[in-house]
Amino acid sequence: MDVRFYPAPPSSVGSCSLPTDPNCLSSLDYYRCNKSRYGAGERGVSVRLPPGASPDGKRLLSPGNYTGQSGGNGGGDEDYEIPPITPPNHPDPSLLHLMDPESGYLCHSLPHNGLINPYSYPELPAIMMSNMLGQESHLLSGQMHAIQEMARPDGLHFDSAHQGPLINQSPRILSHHMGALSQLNSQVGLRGALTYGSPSPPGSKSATPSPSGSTQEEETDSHAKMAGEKRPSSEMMKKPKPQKKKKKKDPNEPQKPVSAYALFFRDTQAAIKSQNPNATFGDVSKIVASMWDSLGEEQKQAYKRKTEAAKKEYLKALAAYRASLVSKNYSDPVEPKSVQSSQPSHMMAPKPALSVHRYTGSSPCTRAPSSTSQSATPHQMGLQASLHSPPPGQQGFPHIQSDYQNSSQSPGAPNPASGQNPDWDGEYCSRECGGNLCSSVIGRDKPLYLT
DNA sequence: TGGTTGATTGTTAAT
DNA sequence: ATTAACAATCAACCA
Repeated sequence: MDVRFYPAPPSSVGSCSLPTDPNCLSSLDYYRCNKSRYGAGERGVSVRLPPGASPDGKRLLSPGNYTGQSGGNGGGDEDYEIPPITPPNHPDPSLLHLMDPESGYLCHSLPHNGLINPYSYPELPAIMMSNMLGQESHLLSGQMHAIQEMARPDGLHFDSAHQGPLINQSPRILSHHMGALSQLNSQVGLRGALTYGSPSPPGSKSATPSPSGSTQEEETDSHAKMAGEKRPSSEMMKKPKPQKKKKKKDPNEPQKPVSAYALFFRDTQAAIKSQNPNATFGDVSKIVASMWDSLGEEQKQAYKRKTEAAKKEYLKALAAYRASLVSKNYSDPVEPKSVQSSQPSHMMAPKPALSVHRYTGSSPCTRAPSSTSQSATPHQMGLQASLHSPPPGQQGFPHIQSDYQNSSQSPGAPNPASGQNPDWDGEYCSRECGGNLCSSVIGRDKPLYLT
């Protein structure tokens, strides 16, 4: 297997597409946040582009398309302050250190439309294929660079002292990853060679919706949709929708805790996607699955403990929710609905987003708006930690570890990873409060990690 | 079966 | 008629 890194074109420096850029995290996280808010049934927060954007803009939720406005829809205090996205030519100085001068890889930048500039990659198909290989090794960040070094004996960019615990602890895992990733890489790479060679790869099809649609695009499109047309055209619509679901859940009902795997997926996919923007959901899913498969039992248990804790929280919230329903029906049997959707609610159960709050705590919804522009995301922390000098013990799946640690963990609950990582609490804490509250407690702040 | 994500498309309500 | 907002769907995988 030929795994190589291809330096990013110099011109791309600065338009960081990774979530390591605090200024870049806004759009997707914002969208995700609002998606979750849909679930919470809260109104007043628009996911759409701000006024003035093209009507098609609502389809363009890819990173970088948001301008930082929250929509101005009169949501008032529901609005978020979205930090402006760093313009391509003005890299966030705080992130320049993240650039690998040799590979240019870390801030392997894509244009904000998410497409690889074909002029920067004259031999695009081959590079994309190889890049995918490199990226997919790289995307496993800290714990995987050893794999890269195995694959690339020259081992250019990484300090071998920074091997993750999974690798340190379990060479089996390493070989397992190698095997799994080789397989995945070949799959992804093959598909990439077949389809990503198009100027409008499927992975970015949404980034440049072509109104007219060239024949090449149509061809690609047909390839992409062969596996399954998302929505059959009206004349092809033979059978009515299954109507299988949507029982119209009460938005105030606490969200069920997600499974350990889902938690892991949530934590991991962003990093994978950022390193491999063209990866489809299927690719990411496979990668996550292989990572999950290779995850140490200890880490899995940590996730499971997390879900257990979340489950407890869920049960509590559910009890409160049901109690609130009872009391609501008792006190106001006429309009239970209006009460649900707009509760000032000293009576109501805590909102799901607060009481259960997505369990990882990585959701930007839980962050104070003022901290979003300054504090790194969990993934940022993880990637930065893994790609730079991780503090001792900050190894393995740092972004993952840091993420699942950050959750609805009850104050007295055992810290799943604290035993192996003394910095855990600090990072968890600093992320949760933006470092303002906790630096005094832990004695240092995350900038230590960033530099 | 439902959960993970993001893109896309369909539907509905409002203007 | 147009547009905004929301819902549904799809992918691979796991519990």
